[in-house]
Amino acid sequence: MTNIKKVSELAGVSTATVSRTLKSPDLVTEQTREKVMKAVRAAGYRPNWLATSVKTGKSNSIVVLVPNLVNPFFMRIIEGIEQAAQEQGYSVLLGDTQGKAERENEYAGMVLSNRADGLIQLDHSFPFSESDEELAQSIPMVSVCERIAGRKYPFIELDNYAASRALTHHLIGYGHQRFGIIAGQRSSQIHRDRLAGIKSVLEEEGIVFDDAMLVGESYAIDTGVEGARQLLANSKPPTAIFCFNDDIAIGAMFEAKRHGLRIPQDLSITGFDNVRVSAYMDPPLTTVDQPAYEMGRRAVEVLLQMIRREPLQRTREILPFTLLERQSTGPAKT
Amino acid sequence: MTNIKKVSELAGVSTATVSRTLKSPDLVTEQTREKVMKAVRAAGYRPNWLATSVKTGKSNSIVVLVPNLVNPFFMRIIEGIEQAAQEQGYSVLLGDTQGKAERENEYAGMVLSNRADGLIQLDHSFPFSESDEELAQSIPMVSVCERIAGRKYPFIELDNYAASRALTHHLIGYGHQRFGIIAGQRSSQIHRDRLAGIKSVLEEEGIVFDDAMLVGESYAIDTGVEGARQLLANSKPPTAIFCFNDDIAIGAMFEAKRHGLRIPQDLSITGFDNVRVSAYMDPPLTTVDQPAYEMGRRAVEVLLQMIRREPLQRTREILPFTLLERQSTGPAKT
DNA sequence: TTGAAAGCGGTACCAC
DNA sequence: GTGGTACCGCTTTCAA
Repeated sequence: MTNIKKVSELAGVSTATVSRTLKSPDLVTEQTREKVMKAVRAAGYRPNWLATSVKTGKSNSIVVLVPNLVNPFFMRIIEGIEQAAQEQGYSVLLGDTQGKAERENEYAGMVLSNRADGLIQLDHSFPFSESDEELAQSIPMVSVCERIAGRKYPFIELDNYAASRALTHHLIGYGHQRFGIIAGQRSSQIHRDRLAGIKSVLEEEGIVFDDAMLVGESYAIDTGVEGARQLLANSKPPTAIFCFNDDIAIGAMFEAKRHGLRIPQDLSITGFDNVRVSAYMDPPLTTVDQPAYEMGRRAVEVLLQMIRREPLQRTREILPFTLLERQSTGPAKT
Repeated sequence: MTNIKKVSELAGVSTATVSRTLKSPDLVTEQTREKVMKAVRAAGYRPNWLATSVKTGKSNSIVVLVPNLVNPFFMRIIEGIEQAAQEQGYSVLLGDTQGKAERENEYAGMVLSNRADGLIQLDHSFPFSESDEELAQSIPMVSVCERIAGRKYPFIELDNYAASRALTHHLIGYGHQRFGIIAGQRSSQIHRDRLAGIKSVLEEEGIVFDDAMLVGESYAIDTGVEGARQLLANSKPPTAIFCFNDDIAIGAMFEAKRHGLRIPQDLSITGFDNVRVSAYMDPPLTTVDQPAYEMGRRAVEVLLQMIRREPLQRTREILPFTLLERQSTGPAKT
């Protein structure tokens, strides 16, 4: 391991000067700089990042807590996070929690032990263990997509309520009256917002929603398959199904076709998120586009402000959605 | 920031004892241990991970270089990596390179500056910059799926050659004679192996492959769309198309349908990777399953052996594939 | 402008 | 078993 001392000897200067040359070259004469840089190159010297970090007390890393890596929507967010972090000189520690509190605790603990400077949570839970509760108070943390239940951390999310209303209006415009919903995680704010959005429109239109038509509780393709099976087994099956993400919709579409239903002639299906493949489904999926990449970037901006103790303009950002009307929705069968 | 000194004072012992209690509790009397632990809890003490790392010279982190986060196949590998790393007390630094040498250099440099102990490369390029070439010699690095061109780092990959042969036999068994190929990255070993596998069987069967029927050069849905368009524009279009990953196949299937072709009656299409959605396509995609998760786990095992300077049993692992015959392939149209 | 030296927060060796 | 302390590699006063 070639260290600063070796370089300083090689250059015939003090370690302080080497450090300066590398950090603030303008504090050093042209000649010394050249001398030092030559030695640096000759020795193949790279400053030990760990040592720098202990000294400065900053790790320049952030932890991202994600419940599930395989969800392409999350990946898009993480892509945004990674990009923005990289631009700011931060690196990203990946924390795949599988939704388990234990793993959340462990990853969240990294911020407590100076391994990371802040935390981005993609799930809705408070990731610290009870025993860390107090310490966590002052930790920079933001959540994206979701909100951390009952806490006042900043969050960046979509206007799920409005988006759901738009989807509902879209379907009602096609004459639908009987709806089914296949939900993901039920305990989150997202779930409540989306459900409320749908119900609010139905109510305004005088349509009653049968709670038996709400099924599903995970954001997986299988949930879509199983959910569709349940909904279609009903004596009065829905003519339109809201799926709370695109994966669920893909599963639902698959199952509906297996039942011999044509989409959208016999059944309309909507997704949520606009993952890449959704446009290439047969038929292409009507869905809500979330600016996932941007959300990730924005989360980093907010987090870094917290880390730098700069004041936040606002602590909650509700981003606009885009309704993508594709071919998985159409006129209700009469 | 509460540090070891504060705890030692609180417990009325030396910092050495606090350190011992936390690291190797059995070197300390029951009473001291309790005293110390009480102080630790009272102070809400977490050892500074950075300090520990400078001292020990080990960061317990590994960097994963991935060309593209949105590819679900890569994510599955990373999931395996993350899991295995976590179990071994390592954390994962995510390096989304976008295939850019510059970003690869930067992330690879993390190992040189003690920010990480090793490197897993999912792409086929040598990630270090020329100037780091020498230093890189002794760096623990493995590649998964791909091989680092012209280097002798250990790698874990699928038997791409055999898998392609199996796919080809499968299609020939259906009576196909005219084939198209939509490739991903052309410069990689994967590409060469898959192409060679296909060609070897064709040759054995006395079928000539027209090189004009090889199109595409990126692993994206759009490549599939565009590739299919090109192939189908041919005066003698293929009756079967090999796609070098599932995303390409999804695009190709989409485009083929747009041309009014039925799959598999008019055109057979095969994918590669077996990403989750591929089973839910219409029709479900015939593809090659890669044990992505396992490959990720295995990569970590090998990497940690290198980091610990344990001897490697073997430096190359070729994993077995599984051919999944689904409904996107069928008898050739006569 | 440069160097000496005191830390940053731990760990581990050496005495006792 | 426990404490004193040198030291990991770097940064940053403070003086010169």
